[in-house]
Amino acid sequence: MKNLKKILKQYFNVAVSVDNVVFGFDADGLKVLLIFRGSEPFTGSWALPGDLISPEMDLEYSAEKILKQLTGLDQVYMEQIQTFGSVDRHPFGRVFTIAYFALIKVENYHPQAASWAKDVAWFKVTEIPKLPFDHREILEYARRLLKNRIRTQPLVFELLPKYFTLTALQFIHESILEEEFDVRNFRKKILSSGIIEETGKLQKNVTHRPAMLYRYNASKAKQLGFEGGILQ
Amino acid sequence: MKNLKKILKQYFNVAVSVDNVVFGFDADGLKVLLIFRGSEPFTGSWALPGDLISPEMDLEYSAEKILKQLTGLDQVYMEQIQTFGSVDRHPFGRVFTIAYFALIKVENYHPQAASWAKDVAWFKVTEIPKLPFDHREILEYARRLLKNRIRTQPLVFELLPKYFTLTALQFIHESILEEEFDVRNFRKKILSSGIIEETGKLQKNVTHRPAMLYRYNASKAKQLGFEGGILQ
DNA sequence: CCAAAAGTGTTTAAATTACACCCATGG
DNA sequence: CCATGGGTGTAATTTAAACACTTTTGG
Repeated sequence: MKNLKKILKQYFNVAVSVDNVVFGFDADGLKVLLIFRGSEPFTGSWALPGDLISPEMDLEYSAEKILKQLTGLDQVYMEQIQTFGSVDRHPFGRVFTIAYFALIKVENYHPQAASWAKDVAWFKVTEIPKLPFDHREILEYARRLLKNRIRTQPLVFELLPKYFTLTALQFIHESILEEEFDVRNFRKKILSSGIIEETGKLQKNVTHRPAMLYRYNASKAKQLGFEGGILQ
Repeated sequence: MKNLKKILKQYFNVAVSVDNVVFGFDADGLKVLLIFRGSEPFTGSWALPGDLISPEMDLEYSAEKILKQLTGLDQVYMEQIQTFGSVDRHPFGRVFTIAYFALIKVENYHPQAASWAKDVAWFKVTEIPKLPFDHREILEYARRLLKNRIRTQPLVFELLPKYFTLTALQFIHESILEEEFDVRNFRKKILSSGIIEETGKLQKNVTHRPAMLYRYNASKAKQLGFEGGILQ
């Protein structure tokens, strides 16, 4: 048994981190949240909000806690996406990183840099600065995943405010899928799916005809088996 | 810098393992490959073929190597699926495990127990023995994933022999999706998709009308954008 | 000639696509 | 009254679903 422990020691000397790809959405389109690193390595560069996991903490909990510590974001939709494990991806040693994606309603949350994050900002997915580690690869992986999922899961409602217009719903689909849809057909499809409902409320303070506001009906979506999706 | 290293030390004392969910398919339906453990912990139980990763090895490479070492299987279709990281999932310490699924053509490969695996066998997915660690959870996750993917990616051809009948192709879909299809409609859909082609060959030594053998046309599938799937 | 599985077409219903104009509001 | 985006319907095409009998082989 002593012998066994000795053998095992050679394995118990790596670290594991979490990196979060936080997506948000506003009038400009799809955004990703980055932090400005105030800690080694790569101090002074923008990066995905991520950190090493303390060995005594559960994985899911770590992912949430790390995000909260660096950006203040709490209670957001998160999902594990993939683990990246190249030998040389971290200069301090062998670090496997488990990537998560998170979707947030930009209007409801106001990220604030904390801990060793010196700044935090939204970047358009088309205007991402140079990123350290393999964060670029992780980000692109997350984008592809989001694109694939969006057709078959009602994820967009995590990105939109509680009340939203059909135009916004269409725009978010078009932004993520990089594809345009016919207005009438899009509306027909969404409305006939039954997963969103009218609220009777109207947009205010707009310089044009105000749009009707809709709301996601989660219970109906579930009842209809909507992990199966919106489009397609 | 000394100080930094000291702080980091507390993180670099966990281990990472790989667990492989190897699916195969034969006349009985969908199978999973398990090994009989001849090593601590859980010596003497059937488990997913998996092992700790050596810190100096890349992740993808480790996954392949571990599978080969325990079962002899080489050059199989593998894909990372999810990482499991509960604090207490391994009795020897904090071990994150990265689950992979693999799909193999049962007829072409003959797994053989090696290293500390004392035996290896196929189990029907409906008749799985008690598994150690969180292997049951991992296996169920993999099954769900396979079920979701099979509709939108041409994965079944990794499970079928090179030449196969349309009946076999339909049966594998039905087994994985736990749903039945109309023979005529199924054939129409598959054939009109263009991703499989006739070979002119016929089944031999069967006690009924021999079926035409077909072959997957990978290049055509790719050209048609078939990461997008077979059914639906 | 029997058993066992292979193979094949048509009709109906549902879903998807293409397409152009009027409406309501603020400035 | 103008600019801006909101909102609406129909016809044509494509795709999916339902459904039953004949064929070929080995034993």
